Amino acid sequence: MNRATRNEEDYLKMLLRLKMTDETIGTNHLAAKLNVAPPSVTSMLKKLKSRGLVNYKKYGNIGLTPLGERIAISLLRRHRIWEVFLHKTLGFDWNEVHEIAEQLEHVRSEKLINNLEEFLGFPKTDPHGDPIPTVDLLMPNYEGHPLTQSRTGQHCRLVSVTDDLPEIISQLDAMGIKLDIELDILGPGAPEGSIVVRHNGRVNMIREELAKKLYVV
Amino acid sequence: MNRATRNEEDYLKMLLRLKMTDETIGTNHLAAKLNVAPPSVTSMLKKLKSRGLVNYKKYGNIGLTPLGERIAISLLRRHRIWEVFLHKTLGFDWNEVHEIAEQLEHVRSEKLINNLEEFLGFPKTDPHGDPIPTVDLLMPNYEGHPLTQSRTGQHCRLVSVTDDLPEIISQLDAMGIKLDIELDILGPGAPEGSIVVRHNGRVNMIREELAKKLYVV
DNA sequence: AGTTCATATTAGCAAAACCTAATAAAACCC
DNA sequence: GGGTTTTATTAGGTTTTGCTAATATGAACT
Repeated sequence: MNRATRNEEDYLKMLLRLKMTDETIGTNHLAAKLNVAPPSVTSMLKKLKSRGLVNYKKYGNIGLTPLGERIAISLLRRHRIWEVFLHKTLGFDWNEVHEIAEQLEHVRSEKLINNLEEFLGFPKTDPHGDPIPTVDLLMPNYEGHPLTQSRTGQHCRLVSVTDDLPEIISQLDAMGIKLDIELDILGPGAPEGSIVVRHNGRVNMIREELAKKLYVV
Repeated sequence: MNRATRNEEDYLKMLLRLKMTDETIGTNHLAAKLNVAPPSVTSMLKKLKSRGLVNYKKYGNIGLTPLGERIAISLLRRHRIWEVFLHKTLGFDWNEVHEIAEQLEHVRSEKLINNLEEFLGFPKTDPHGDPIPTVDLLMPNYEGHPLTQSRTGQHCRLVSVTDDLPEIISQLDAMGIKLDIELDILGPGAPEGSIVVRHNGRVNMIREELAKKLYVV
């Protein structure tokens, strides 16, 4: 029972991400997300199945086995701890941390990540407010609820952004939206599903796709 | 002119290491050091030559081009800065740092390594006393000279160990030898080339191979 | 100089990931 | 419910890096 390959790890992590955000998990979608052609996904899924890391049947549903999920959560843990390090200790901006953490998360050493976590003072969330899985690999719940579930007139505070891709984060930066800001929900907006919010006097329209990723309390 | 692959990088770094320690640079030797079969080395050398990173001719000498050397020095820089981080910041022992740094050194981000260097206070040497190449990739000289060049009766201080493989470091630990200890050179020892030294009242015999790697002043 | 020995290279093959083009299955739709 | 479209899979290659077994080269020794 060898350790998973770097690439295998990437597939597992993506499966977990899609599962958590309730996105469709299809071969093509997975391929697009991983910047890979669909047949590559099919063959990797076969391999992962033979290793007992995913549940999969031809033309059927795709899901992580408990073991596969453990590996994926472990990656998420490493990813987020490194992000905290990059942001807090080395002064990287919250939209720069993702790409580097993608590389750092594959470094194999339990002791490394645990010592780093301790050095950072056991942070609870990464720079985007996403919770850090504990050393026993329990997946913590997100605080709050997505912006899409808020009602007009409510006043809330942004606690996390469930995605750390630079293009997503840049959109938020462009609107002046950061963690912990206070928002007034003015109501639904023009393209179906959008939400109009006000913060610090500025009014912005947030597309549904993005709003789903903003968790508020 | 693409960036070098992780594997290409490993070959380049090993070539630099062998060159610096004046070890023979032959296909077989290189293969042994890299835990790889000799034919793999031959084909990699061809590839590196075609990329302009090594000078190489069939059955001939092997050497780095200036470009290849720059890449190798850059790796050495990253490796040693990470070693300082692991040792000083995360509390790893000096014989644990090498393996993890081998992985961390391949992470691609100029800013990462420069910010890390700054965070560490621009250290001059790694935990084994080896000098850290500067940001403009000049290879600094070692302080002092190898123990093999000391004469009987001299009193000196260990300033660096030009190798960080755990098996080498463990040998030193077993003899109670650390950086900055003071040594009395008692004279040549039993197997031709060995050197007998005393430190803190303990007397140890150091094989020639190891003595070449200990730099003293 | 010729033979032997160590060292290096070619030949041919394998495993991981990936690709494009062609096919099969499932989903949708009127 | 049969035809069309979307989605997924097979077929057949490619690249990178490695391997073993067989061969060629250079060095070393009498």
